[in-house]
Amino acid sequence: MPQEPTELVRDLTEPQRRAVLHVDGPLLVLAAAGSGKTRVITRRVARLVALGIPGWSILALTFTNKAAGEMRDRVNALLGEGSRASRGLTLTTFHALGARLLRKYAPLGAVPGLKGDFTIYDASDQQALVKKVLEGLQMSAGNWSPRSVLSAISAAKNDLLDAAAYARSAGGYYEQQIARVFESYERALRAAGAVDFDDLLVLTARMLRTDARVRAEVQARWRYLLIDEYQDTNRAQFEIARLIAGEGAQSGGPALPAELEPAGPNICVVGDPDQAIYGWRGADIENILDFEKHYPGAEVIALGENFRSTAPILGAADSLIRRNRRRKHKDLFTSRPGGDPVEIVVTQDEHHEARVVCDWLRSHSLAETAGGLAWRDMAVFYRTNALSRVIEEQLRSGGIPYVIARGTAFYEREEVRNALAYLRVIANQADDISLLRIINTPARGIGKASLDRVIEAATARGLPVFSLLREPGTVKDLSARACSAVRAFVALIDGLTGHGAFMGADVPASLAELVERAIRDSGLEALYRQQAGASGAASDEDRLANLSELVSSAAEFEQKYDPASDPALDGAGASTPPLLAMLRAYLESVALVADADTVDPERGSVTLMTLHAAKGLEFRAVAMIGLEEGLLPHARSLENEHAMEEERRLCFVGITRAMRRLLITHAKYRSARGFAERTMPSRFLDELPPEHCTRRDLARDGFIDDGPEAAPAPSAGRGRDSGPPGPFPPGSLVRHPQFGVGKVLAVSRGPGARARVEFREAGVKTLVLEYAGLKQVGEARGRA
DNA sequence: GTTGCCAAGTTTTTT
DNA sequence: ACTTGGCAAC
Repeated sequence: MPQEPTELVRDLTEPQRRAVLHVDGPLLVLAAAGSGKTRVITRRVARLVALGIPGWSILALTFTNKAAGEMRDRVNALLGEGSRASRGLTLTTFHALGARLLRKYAPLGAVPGLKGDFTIYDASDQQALVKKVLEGLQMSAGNWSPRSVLSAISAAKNDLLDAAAYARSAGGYYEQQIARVFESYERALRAAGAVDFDDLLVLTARMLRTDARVRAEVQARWRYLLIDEYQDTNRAQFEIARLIAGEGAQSGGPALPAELEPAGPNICVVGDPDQAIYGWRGADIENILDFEKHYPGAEVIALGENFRSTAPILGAADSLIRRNRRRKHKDLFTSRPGGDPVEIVVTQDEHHEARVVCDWLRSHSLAETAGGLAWRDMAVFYRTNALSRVIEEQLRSGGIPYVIARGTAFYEREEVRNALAYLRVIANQADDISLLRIINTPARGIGKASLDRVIEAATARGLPVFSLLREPGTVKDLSARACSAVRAFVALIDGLTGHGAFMGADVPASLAELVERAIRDSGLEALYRQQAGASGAASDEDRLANLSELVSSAAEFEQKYDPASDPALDGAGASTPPLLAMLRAYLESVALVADADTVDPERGSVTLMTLHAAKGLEFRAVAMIGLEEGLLPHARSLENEHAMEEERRLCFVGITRAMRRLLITHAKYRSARGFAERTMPSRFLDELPPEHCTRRDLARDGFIDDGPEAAPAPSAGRGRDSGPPGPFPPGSLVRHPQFGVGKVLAVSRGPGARARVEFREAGVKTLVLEYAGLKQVGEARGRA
């Protein structure tokens, strides 16, 4: 039997309890950081189920797959082992929900021009497609950077404008040109049987709006809707939520007694305006601020008490976020006294910063101190992914286990992308972008010239490239050699699919086998094996290892895959061969991984991630690096007050992830694009309360602050464990007896230390400090 | 057709 | 620094 509802609220605060006990009608939970939000939503879902509401009528939308999985685990734990009641709960992300609804309803014609077997294009696929489109329109990729074109298209989509609507609203020449690309891009996507990430939301919203039958079906099924991180929803997501929530249990009949009057849609949203950090991708904070306007009669519950962080950490967070002007003030409070101050440390450069962070992590580890922390309790946050590298190197050399939360990193590797491209062609032969990626990888005699002829023929006839490959004889001027190479390629694909039947003695029977065969039969394996053998380079060994890891991931997916819950196999899709359906589901799951999905607390490692990926997580000890003007706040936000406030919220999110200890660092010099530059401390550092922070300056380049004549400052003591630093910090000017004046690019440390110096006349040289006879000249201004 | 080298541009954050 | 695209040599 399900647990008594009273069990579910016993240990909660009053507002938490109210939120958990709410059943019907709209509910807004304003959950401050660390206020037990996850607890509240999982309890509420468990309670709905305990009340007898069937699991299949509950839809919960989270920001990442991982959050969805955790929620499922916690709900199951609350309802007791083996509870059947939670079965059928739909716990997923907006994007995965969109994919699922489109797979189910597109085959029924609910989305014009889209079939159910679509491929999901990621950013680099989109880029490749836009380049192709620009070429087709004779617009040079030089003047029209695919990047900016795509961001304009994405912004339009997030605003629910389709190509035609965008074209109508396009004002100037630039926008009109973008509109042309937009239209052509959409056509190319559909022709390739593909959707981009934005489409997963936009097409879903449009389908729900225009197709009354789909809308009715969805509304009839999901009677209870819950949305987490609502402050980060965009227009399309708002629309999807609104359309699924419907009007509530409207009777449509004669007036009912007040107590039976429908309470409105059963939509519960949870979020915190102070943690809105996705404005740049169209998220609209107004969605949460205006919730009561959109859903009249909504109950509003504020969770303010913080159960996560110590008072100094919370004090720092509060003092920072108060600086935002566009904000409804709310008090953050904790009843837990004590706690160590927030440590703010200035380091010499990013390498020094990395050492300080590693030392700090180690000093808190279980091995070092009684009552210390496990590695998995610690995390390092940074504003941009590029900052992770130096930290990684230091952690690796220091023997500290770590994982990087970058969900797509594995799937972005060249060899993995190639293997996936084969699978995508198998799953959808209209997918030109994937086809062009692998048709001559490894080289099989279909070179650029031949390919251009095939593409030309395909374009002329308005057909996918693959269909031309099936009759190479009809392609004008295609050499006999190329023809036979093309036939061999088609035979390769047909061999893997059993000519589309996915059946037969010579055809793979399982997904893992299909992936393995694709890698082997295509020659990818041989390609990397040959390279690995020839050069002996470790990276090519890695590539082979990554390919076999891909096979394992397919095998793992296969274990968990349940055809009964595959929306693509409903109704119109029922005749799809099971292996093909599984392959498509696998490719979809690969396309929709989030960075945070890779966070695995079981692995016993320090977690490295961007501040964005950190949202929703907590760690006992957190180090935040790179608190510098131009980094956090990011350079792209300096001019714009809204963007600046979002940066501040991002910093706030980082601080509030920390439960017990927080280290914030700023490097005095940091190299970007190969040049070390002097930095400025982040303005956010000035906004932290002195009474809750300790500040230490471990940088030691006194001669720069004090002029070229002054001696270097004395040793900084702590944090330098690998010998004396190079005496010339990156960025400084030096004189070499032979090469003259140059700018120091990088310095290595320890015995035999070298410096890379860019000389005005002689170019870049690497010099051993001991012998080079370099003399300090002064601080560089700009480039040498 | 294939391979390897050089030049240029390049970066925020993510589903 | 690091990738990507173009071009020349094989």
